[in-house]
Amino acid sequence: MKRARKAKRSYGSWATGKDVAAAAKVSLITVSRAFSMPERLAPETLKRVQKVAEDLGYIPNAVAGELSSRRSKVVAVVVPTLSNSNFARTIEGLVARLNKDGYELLLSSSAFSPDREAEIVATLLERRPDGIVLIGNDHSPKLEKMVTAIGIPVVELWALNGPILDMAVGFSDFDAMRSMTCHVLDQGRKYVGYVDFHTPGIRRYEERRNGFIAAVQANGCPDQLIFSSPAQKDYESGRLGLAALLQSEPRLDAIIGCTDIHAAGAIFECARRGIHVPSVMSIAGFGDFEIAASIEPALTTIRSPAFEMGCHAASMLMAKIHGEDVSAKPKDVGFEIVLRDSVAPHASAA
Amino acid sequence: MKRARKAKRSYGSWATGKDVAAAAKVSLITVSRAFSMPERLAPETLKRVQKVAEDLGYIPNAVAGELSSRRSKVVAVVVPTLSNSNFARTIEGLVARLNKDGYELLLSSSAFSPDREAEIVATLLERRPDGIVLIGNDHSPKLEKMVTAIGIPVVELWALNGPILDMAVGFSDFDAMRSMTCHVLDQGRKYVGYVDFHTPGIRRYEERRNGFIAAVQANGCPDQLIFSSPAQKDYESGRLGLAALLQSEPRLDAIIGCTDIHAAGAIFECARRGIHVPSVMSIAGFGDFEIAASIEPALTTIRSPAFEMGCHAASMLMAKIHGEDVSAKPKDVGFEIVLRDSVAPHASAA
DNA sequence: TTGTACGCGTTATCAT
DNA sequence: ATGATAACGCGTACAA
Repeated sequence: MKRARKAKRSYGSWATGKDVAAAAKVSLITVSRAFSMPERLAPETLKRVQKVAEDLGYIPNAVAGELSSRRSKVVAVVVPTLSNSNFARTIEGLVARLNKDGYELLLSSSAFSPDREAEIVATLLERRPDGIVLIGNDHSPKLEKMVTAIGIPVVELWALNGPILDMAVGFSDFDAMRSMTCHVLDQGRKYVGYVDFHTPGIRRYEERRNGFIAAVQANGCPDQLIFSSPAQKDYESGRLGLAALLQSEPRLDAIIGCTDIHAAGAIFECARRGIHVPSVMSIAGFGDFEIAASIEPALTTIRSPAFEMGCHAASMLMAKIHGEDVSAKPKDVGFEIVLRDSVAPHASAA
Repeated sequence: MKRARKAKRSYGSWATGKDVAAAAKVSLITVSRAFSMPERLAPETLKRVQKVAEDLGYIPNAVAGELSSRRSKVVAVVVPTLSNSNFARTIEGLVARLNKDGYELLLSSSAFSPDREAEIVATLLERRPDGIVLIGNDHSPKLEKMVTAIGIPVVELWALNGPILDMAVGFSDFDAMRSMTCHVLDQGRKYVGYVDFHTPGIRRYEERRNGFIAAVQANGCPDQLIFSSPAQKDYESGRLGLAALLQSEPRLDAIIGCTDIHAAGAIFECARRGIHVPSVMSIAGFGDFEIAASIEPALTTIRSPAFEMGCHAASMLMAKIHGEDVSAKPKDVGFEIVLRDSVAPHASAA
């Protein structure tokens, strides 16, 4: 006995494939094929179905399709934050590449909390994404257990060293920051300060800091000039960092920010105090954000291919999803130092 | 006759509710209830089911749930961009409020193209979201036809004037920019330039510009000092804008940016040229981005409750989705002028 | 408090 | 080139 449902609930008014099939006088499966493999229909039939679908405002129900096909064509992405970062660029790269294969993005941000990240992933997994993209490799054990148990493809971005869950794309934060620090030291700077990220325990920021420390130590320079702000505000951290470091070391002659935003904050504080950049105080950043090229003086910084990282991640996911063998070795996309105007020799040495 | 499927396709290895039911020796529906209405199960049963689910790594399949219940608990959001904007804050507000009701976000960006926006919405609709959030009210007819035909709840943000599809939350860009311009004029500025957005035809930027024009005209000041950059780079537009406006009007004594980023670019260019801000050149922004408080000099700007707009939007959606009557009148969240250091009287008048 | 039967809208499989 | 039928995994309605 068939029991009729009371009524449709708030689901808007959607035409179904069945409606289209009836109106076009074809079977349901033909409607399905008109959208998924149009080339396999007779041109006549295809045209008729398309017209009817158009007239009825038919929009295929991907939810039903997913359930049936067990492929969601969705990739879940969790980033620490979207503001003041290059993750937005990376996501654009992901989207660009993913859209080519008809995939979409389910996006969330974790506010740098591994626990929150795990929660989010758990929730996103309910939507049965075909793959997952994470930033970095600082994850909670719960998350690692989940994704490995399920065996879903995972790409970790901005992560090269440390344990990899599945696939990874990144570059060496350590090498990059060491190179930058060496460049600053090469300009004759001796008392180099470092403005660190506000959230401890994130591997890529620790690597940057260690790269800085390695470089100053190798050059016999002080390695204690590190400022770490508790604030969430990165520009403000840069300002506070300059102030604090200058107080603890009046001979301070350079500042390196763990991001361009921190460096920009330091430049602002120098402007306020009338400290000339770069001759008196040299300042370097990390990331080559848009502000780096425009700020006065233009910021010497590290550029990494953020957009390309997203593309690579997408390609690796696509490959793995389609059953290809993907190298387990993390992909190193490298970095480059962008020389601009904020780092220079001392005025007297110029 | 039952035909067995060949094998499960690439879907990872997921436990189903059936698996849990069997292992816990209850019926399938009991497993379902353990997750959706745990309070209606006997504590004993609940605990047993939960333990089994945990052991099996069971993650409910929301896709199946959506299909069955016809409620996706997903809200689709399309923004013009995520970089250099306050939309990120608005989205955080949305997420915060939405998560309270167990809703999630499906996010895409349109790069300020109404056609692209319509395409994106069409694709997102395939996932049967319960509601839609859009930025502004510059939409393609195709989009408008789609959403009204379906009758899905829609909220337009950062939009108060102009035609509303369904619901709206915003403030008056015209009033805000007129107020800001008046404030600048009140400081004795006569030759006020305006750096406009690079993408024409967006109502809220047109309103801002019109607010500027209305104010300068009412004060008998020149209304032609408007620079519009073709570039996508907002900082750079600010720099170029200052240069161009200064060339066409050497007496230029103030610049207003259509966003804080444009204003910051103008400040950078002043720094490069040795033009003092604010005494020689006063500069005002719009948006109260994080940089506004940190840049030197700190930027006088317009603050609008970006985060709260997201919350409001979410609340309105929730209400409408749950069948409540929602006022058709757009919600005005207002704005305020944030007085900082980048706008001041002329040095001689000080 | 728990269970049974059915259907959500689509695609996979097999058949013509 | 097109069709018939059976899943996909869950929630709803109703029953016990």
